Amino acid sequence: MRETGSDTALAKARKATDDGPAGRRYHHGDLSRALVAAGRRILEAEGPAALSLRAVAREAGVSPAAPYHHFKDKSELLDAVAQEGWSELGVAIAKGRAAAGDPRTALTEIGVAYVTFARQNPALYRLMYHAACDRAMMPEHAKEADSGWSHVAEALIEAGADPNDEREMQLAQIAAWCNAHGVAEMAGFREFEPLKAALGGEEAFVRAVLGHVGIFGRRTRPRHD
Amino acid sequence: MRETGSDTALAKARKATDDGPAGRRYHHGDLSRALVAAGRRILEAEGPAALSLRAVAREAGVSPAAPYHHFKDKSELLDAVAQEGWSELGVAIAKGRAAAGDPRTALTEIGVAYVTFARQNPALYRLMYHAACDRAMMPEHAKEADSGWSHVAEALIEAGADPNDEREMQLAQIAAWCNAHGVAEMAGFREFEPLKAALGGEEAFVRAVLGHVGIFGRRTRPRHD
DNA sequence: CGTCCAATGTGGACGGTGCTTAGATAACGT
DNA sequence: ACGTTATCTAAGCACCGTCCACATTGGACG
Repeated sequence: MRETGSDTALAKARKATDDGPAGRRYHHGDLSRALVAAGRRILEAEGPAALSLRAVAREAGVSPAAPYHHFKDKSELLDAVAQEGWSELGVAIAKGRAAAGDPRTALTEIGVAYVTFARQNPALYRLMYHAACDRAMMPEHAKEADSGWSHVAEALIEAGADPNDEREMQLAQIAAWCNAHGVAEMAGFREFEPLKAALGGEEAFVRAVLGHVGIFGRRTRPRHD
Repeated sequence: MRETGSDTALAKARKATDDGPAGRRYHHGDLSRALVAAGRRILEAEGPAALSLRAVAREAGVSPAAPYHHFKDKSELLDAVAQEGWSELGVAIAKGRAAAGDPRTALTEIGVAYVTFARQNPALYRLMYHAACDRAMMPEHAKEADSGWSHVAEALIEAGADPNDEREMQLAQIAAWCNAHGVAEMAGFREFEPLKAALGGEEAFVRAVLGHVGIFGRRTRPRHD
């Protein structure tokens, strides 16, 4: 159940695509994916308030009870949408890090990539964070290798942090993440518009705010007392 | 309407208090306040999911439609609860700042007070922040004198920031706020439990994370290039 | 190839929700 | 004392999340 990547599911999906748009069959073929996609479309287009299970089912062209064969809960569907978001955030962070030639600026670029993603997908980001906070845990995806979290660790080491000092490493990671999250959620406040304009746009603003924090900016190595 | 502090309202409230608990009268006397208080009780006791308008009305011993004579919307009621929270946060920050003898540590203490409040009232803090983000604005209370926001500014100046450099002042304020917010929302993650324990409790953990950020900690003056 | 089964989808129902409208009640000013 | 106005109730609408019994289907297996 919900092995959305299995061969049979793919075969079904292919069949479904072969039908004309009016060719509604009883079985959808790949409802799981379709529901997640529909949820995300609604989230972006109509906001989180409109993101009801029934609306998602409607958008997928299916009865309101159908989703319960693929997700135990509404929240489980939302979790799936959130996971997609975290996965994309990881990609964005990796790109940001790769784009920084100098390892010293890698952390800054990671922070900018993080905030940029959040600002470009505000509703999705909120959902992502909401899901993580509700279970008081980092999102599953953040723990995997090649996730945003591990990119931060690697960038810290490349920038000169001592990989053996586990405590400092963790603190630096957490501090960086906390700060990026804070900026991501507050960068949209209208009160900051004049400052953004004065600095030459939102990205410059984000860089300036992040740069005010020791971990980002050019003074990268954590201070040991 | 909704001049909850007026003399007449107080008089009504007094009368209402005179009745025995069973003395339900047609007019409540001070419904606005009672609704906000009920909302907060429900929020703390049963979580945000249980915070429905009808539940609030029930808790206040009134019909489901009654709140609409005092608040245009459910969200307006929630805003009132949130404002109460912001006001208390301001007090907590003022206390934290006052508790710091040395002006150099004032900013740290403000940050700790902020995060402590958020961690002690997690549901309320979420609601507060949600309300602010929804309108993409700082909460009303944050703009008043003696608010948390102005305390940060004053503490920055006392710690040596140049009050004439408006841009740097703003950036430092924003950076401090973003970071405190980030820590406030992520300090509860279970993944950090071992680190918290190793550092000797949550407050020590919060201080350590905040201390990893240039603005907090001992190196308080913003660097000018 | 036929048959059965498990997976998947439907329709309908239940209680709960935000919100509106019409009408009852009480407090206040004149 | 009386009418005005603020406040509260009752009833109802549309929508929501969720569950149930039942219909339909595709695939496994004989």
